[in-house]
Amino acid sequence: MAETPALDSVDPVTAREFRAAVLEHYRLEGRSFPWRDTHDPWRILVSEFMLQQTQTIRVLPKYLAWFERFPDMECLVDAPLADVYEAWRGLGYNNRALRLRQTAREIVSDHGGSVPVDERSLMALPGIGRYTARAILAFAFGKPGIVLETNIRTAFIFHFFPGAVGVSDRELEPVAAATMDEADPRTWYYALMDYGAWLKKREPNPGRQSAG
DNA sequence: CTCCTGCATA
DNA sequence: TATGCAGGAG
Repeated sequence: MAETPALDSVDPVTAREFRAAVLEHYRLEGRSFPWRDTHDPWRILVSEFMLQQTQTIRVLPKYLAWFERFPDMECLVDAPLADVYEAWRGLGYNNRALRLRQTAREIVSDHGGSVPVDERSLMALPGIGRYTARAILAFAFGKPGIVLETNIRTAFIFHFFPGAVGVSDRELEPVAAATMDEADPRTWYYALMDYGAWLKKREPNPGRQSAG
């Protein structure tokens, strides 16, 4: 890291005010989910696999049923593929269920059964890219990092690039860095996601741009 | 960069 | 019925 001198595209006062507003919104209207009530890295990992492709409302019952059937990582490692697909049914993208089992297997075989705590190792696992790796680090381990996801992009664009279309992640990253709550990235990103989701409900399509 | 998925929505 | 989605992979 540290090749681009991240100049402040957001001054500290603006960043602080933005943080305060988002956290206040979270306090008033923040959502509650079972995967937010745990720090268990495996549970958070499973939730992120599901949330990659499916909205929270539909993930919720599947997530709960999943852990009824596969209470821990080892249960999934040993599970027949047919059982895995059956538990996944309704979420779509069956290949990702396969990748989730493969990730469980690799965590057991290569990491002693513990979800790795570094981005590179996480990204080496099948089905885990930059977003999911950093989300796991933030939500399970409280490690700060730049996490860009659709709702978070919406929140940043709405406030810092109002009306703009096609804002790139390269442009959003300095904003993410300047506004992040290093002391509590977990709460911060929950709040930011909820705020973005809330904005989308009110004003559809404030703009999106995929990763590069 | 493009392609992929399985569902939701237009 | 066609297109959009949202993240990972190639």
